[in-house]
Amino acid sequence: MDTETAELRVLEAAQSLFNERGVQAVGMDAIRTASGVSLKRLYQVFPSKDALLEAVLRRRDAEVRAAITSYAAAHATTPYERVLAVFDYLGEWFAEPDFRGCAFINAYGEIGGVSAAVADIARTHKTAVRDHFAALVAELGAPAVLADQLAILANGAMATAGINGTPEPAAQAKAAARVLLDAA
Amino acid sequence: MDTETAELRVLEAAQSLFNERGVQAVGMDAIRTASGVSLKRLYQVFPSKDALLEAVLRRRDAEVRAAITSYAAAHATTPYERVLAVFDYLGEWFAEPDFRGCAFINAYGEIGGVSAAVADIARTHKTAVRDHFAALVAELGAPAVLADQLAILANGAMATAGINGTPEPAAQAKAAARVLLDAA
DNA sequence: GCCAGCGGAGAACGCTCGTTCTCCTCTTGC
DNA sequence: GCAAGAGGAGAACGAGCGTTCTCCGCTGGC
Repeated sequence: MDTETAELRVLEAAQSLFNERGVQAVGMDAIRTASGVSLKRLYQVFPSKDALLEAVLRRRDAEVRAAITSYAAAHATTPYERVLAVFDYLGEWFAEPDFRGCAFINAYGEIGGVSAAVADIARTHKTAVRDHFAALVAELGAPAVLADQLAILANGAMATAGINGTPEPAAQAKAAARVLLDAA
Repeated sequence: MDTETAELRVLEAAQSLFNERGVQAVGMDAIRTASGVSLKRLYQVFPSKDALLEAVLRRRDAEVRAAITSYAAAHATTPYERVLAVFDYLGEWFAEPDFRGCAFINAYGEIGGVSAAVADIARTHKTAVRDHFAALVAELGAPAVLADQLAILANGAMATAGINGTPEPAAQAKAAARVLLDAA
């Protein structure tokens, strides 16, 4: 196995385990077992568990940004539709069987108080999502605060869907977003 | 020190430390030091750290429910105003210097995947907040889904304010709530 | 065929944590 | 004044974790 696939397998295994059980409840041994990558290799690629967590979060950040953009490109044309498409994307995500909330909200809650790096990555990600909305809101000529409100709806849908274990908040938030869009 | 005040001091110390650093990063020794209650007493009152965490969350649940109700009673009279008062309460909370997000969202992210009890308490709390909105929405004769949407706004404001470290999401969510109320 | 070096399995190490135990002090009832 | 018991301080214990090390087998160049 070359270094590249080892890194990928570790990132995927860690992401899955962190999502399922949280960060601190997952030992490096569990990541080694799930990834099939030896501890030696693992520490060659990621010098510490903290570094691995940061890499997982940065990768997830890029993944979510790309997914939002490409989902909108595939399902919507106007800025109005592209805003709503974000909530459709959330709905598909929430329905996945292993969905357990947003990785950044969860990581911030668990580690953000103790690791400035994790808090920064979470803030950066949430700012990026807000900015995605902001670009669409600007295209619509609506006031900028609408972008913040759409981001709040999205974050609220993630938190609510995670805790309640149902995908419905996506549709409810989408309906609310439509009301806000129509009022602006 | 009698048992009652020992219990109270432990609960307050644990709540503060859990909020600041997360649950798993706080040792029982830190709680003992912060509370001034000996480990022996501590384990007499709470048989395990898990039990202590559950007690902290249940107490916080009651505290938040009472605060929402009494804040609304003090600052609002109509159901419409009482809905918006929840977001004013959030704004005051977010501005507190040690605010670091919602205890239930954070605890769910950290422990919810591994402890059904914690996940249950978080779900119960969020359901209670939704039901608070639902009662007001029913008084207004608005469709029930509005209560879910208001709860999503509140949860989103908490998550966003925690991660970004600013209280503004409360006002932004309040403005969004007003739009939803007026549209219903 | 042989050896140098790379990689894997997993033991080892040092630390922290949850929980319990020990020992000492102080109070209290007589 | 004294025995008895409760309570506090902190050591002790066992488990688990992040990280490193050891040892062994395999591979590839000559």
